[in-house]
Amino acid sequence: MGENMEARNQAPRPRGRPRGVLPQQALDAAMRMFWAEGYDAASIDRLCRETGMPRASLYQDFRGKQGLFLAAIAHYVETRIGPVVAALGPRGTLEEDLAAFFDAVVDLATRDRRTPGCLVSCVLADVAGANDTFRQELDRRFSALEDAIAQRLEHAARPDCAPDNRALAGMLAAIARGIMLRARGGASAQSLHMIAEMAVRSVVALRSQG
Amino acid sequence: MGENMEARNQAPRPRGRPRGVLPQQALDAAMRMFWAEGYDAASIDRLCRETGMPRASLYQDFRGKQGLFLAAIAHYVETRIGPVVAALGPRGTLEEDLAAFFDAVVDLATRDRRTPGCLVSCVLADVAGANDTFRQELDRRFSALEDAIAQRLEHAARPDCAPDNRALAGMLAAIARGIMLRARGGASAQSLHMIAEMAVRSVVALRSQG
DNA sequence: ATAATTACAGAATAATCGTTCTGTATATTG
DNA sequence: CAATATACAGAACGATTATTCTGTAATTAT
Repeated sequence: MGENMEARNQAPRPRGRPRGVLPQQALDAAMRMFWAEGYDAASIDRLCRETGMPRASLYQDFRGKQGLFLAAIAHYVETRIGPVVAALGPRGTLEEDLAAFFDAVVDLATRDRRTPGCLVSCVLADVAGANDTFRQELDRRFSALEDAIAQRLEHAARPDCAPDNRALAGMLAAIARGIMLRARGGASAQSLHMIAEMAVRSVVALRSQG
Repeated sequence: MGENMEARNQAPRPRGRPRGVLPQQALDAAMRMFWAEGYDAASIDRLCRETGMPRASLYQDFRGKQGLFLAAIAHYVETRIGPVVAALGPRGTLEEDLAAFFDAVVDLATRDRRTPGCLVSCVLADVAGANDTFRQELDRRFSALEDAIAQRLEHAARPDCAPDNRALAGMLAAIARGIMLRARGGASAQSLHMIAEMAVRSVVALRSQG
């Protein structure tokens, strides 16, 4: 009948009472809260209030605080780290792409004064000390960034004098994280840009001699 | 009288019941606990048990958890960061001293498997998000390291081609912190040494061209 | 209509948090 | 000895924690 036609291209409405807040919407607010305050300081009560998500639904969707945190980190990596990694290109020269990458890092760390630094480097790193699940998550996220940088370096490989790309990627990732940390203490975007610029110059210098 | 003579060179024994544990002894255990678990996860109850310090004395000496944490950080900087900064010398060439510095960083971050990373970079950085006292403390500690590195660079200044020492010091400090963070995820000392070596090579390369 | 199903608001729970308080133990002073 | 002073063990406190449970609201299916 007619009902079939209008439902053709839409997901069929689910059975029971419709949700007030979709998990995806709540995730961004939860992410910002963990980011600003840390894992322990962000209580379930306030997370529910801030996200507009009822406690029951939160436990239904994320199984608890730990699950919500991990989901918030995944959301953070997708929406915030993704663009930073994307800046690596390859689009322009290696120098240009690295400059764009570090600009994105500085911007992410200082854009919003309520969320200085990086959710992974400043918050996940803390709880990774006591919780092995979190430690493994931290390791995976760190490795992923290093892989992306190493891949970009490989793409610009110079057959004559190639510094160890793996180690160089590790160093550049370390600088990015150091910048995130420094922002947590309230450093200005300007001072961080100077560090970023020096990092790019380092790569150029390393590659120009061997 | 006779009592005067025997008390001449000793601190006169204080009036009441003598202490079981000196604050200084407790501090090292408290530091390790914060370092391993983070600020919130280390509860007063367990801090008392682990340090052997009674709750009353802890509040007498440190005024509460926040005071104990700040004291633990000061103790950490003195006993753990101090030697790392001392490795900067100047003792040998800049290259040698920087290599020694980064070796000390890697060693500190990986020496004890129970306390990976850095108390300042991994723990203080987290709580700095929600607490302004902690944020200022983080900023001060970060600045202090940058000052020390900048001073060492200044000492090796080359009049012909000197890269901006302030920015270079910021970059080297960022690498050191990035190494600490990476250790928190469980990275091996070996992989961190490769990053450290690349950092030293960067400085050499930067200075050899301008 | 009724049944079935999902979401929600909020109470209930049990544990733990940081902090303060109470009484007792251990010391010096007179 | 008694008086005084400090440290300590542990109870007490109120607040907050993460999680579970209970009853009700809102929707689709029949």
